[in-house]
Amino acid sequence: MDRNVSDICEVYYVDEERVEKARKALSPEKEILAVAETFRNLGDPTRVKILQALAIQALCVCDLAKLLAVSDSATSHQLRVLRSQKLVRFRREGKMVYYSLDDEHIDNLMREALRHIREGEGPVRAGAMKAGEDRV
Amino acid sequence: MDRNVSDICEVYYVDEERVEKARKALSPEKEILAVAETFRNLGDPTRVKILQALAIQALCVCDLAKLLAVSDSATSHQLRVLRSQKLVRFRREGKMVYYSLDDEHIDNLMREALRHIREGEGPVRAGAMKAGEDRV
DNA sequence: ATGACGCATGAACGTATGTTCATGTGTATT
DNA sequence: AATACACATGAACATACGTTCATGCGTCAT
Repeated sequence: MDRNVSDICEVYYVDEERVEKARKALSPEKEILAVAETFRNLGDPTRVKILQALAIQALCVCDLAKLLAVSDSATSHQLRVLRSQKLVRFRREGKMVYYSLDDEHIDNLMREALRHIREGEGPVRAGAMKAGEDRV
Repeated sequence: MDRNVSDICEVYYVDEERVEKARKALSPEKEILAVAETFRNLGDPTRVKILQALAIQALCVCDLAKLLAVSDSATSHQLRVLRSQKLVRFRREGKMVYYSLDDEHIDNLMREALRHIREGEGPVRAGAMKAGEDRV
């Protein structure tokens, strides 16, 4: 059967032009992966607390363990994760190891995330979504 | 010198004062959890791509599926996650559903994360940047 | 109405993730 | 040197997560 495919392709439901435009806006795959991994590492309540605390002042592992009410080992593991993504740095002082935030972007990310979650807490913005949408 | 070492306990290696100061700096538990969940939802390469694409223009599910080279179902699931955290909103147009970013904080978070990961990557030479990488 | 299409949802599967327990490393004190 | 302490690491376990498959829901055209 000979159907004229050109007609179909022109109006193809997937808007190729739009897709291409969006594709060009994407960061290279390597960066996408790095960004996702960074966010994933931030995506744990314990680590969020660690970073909020370190935003104020440097702390050692045992301080953090006490603050978080978890074991030293668990704390150390979490710090290892944060270290691997260069989210925290550390300096040695005798037996103690003091951790602090690695750069100012970390704190910025935390603050921006707080702003985001605080937006939805009030009454739902009018027209944000169609009626009958599932709540959080 | 038989000075008893028991007075070490008073000073305890865990600096209580420092810990208390840090504890006061923490957001309430509810917010910590919300922030962590938001970051966790951002911590997936597919969802990062979706948000970068939506930062440019609204797209429907099938557009995104094509762009991401995954099934419509998988795309829909990811959008459901993003919706649950109010990271994206959507509007219905006939059969199609167009998604877009919910607020400007999302884009800010993406850009800030990009800045972060680009810091540690050795010397940022001209060769490291390619066309279409002007997102920051 | 009936079929086609875009999208949403539920269940199930494989894998990755966070925690714990036990042990190892390095440093300071005795 | 030997001990104690702060921290790091490895293995192992339970759970959570993302993907896929199959199905259901709404809307549009015939």
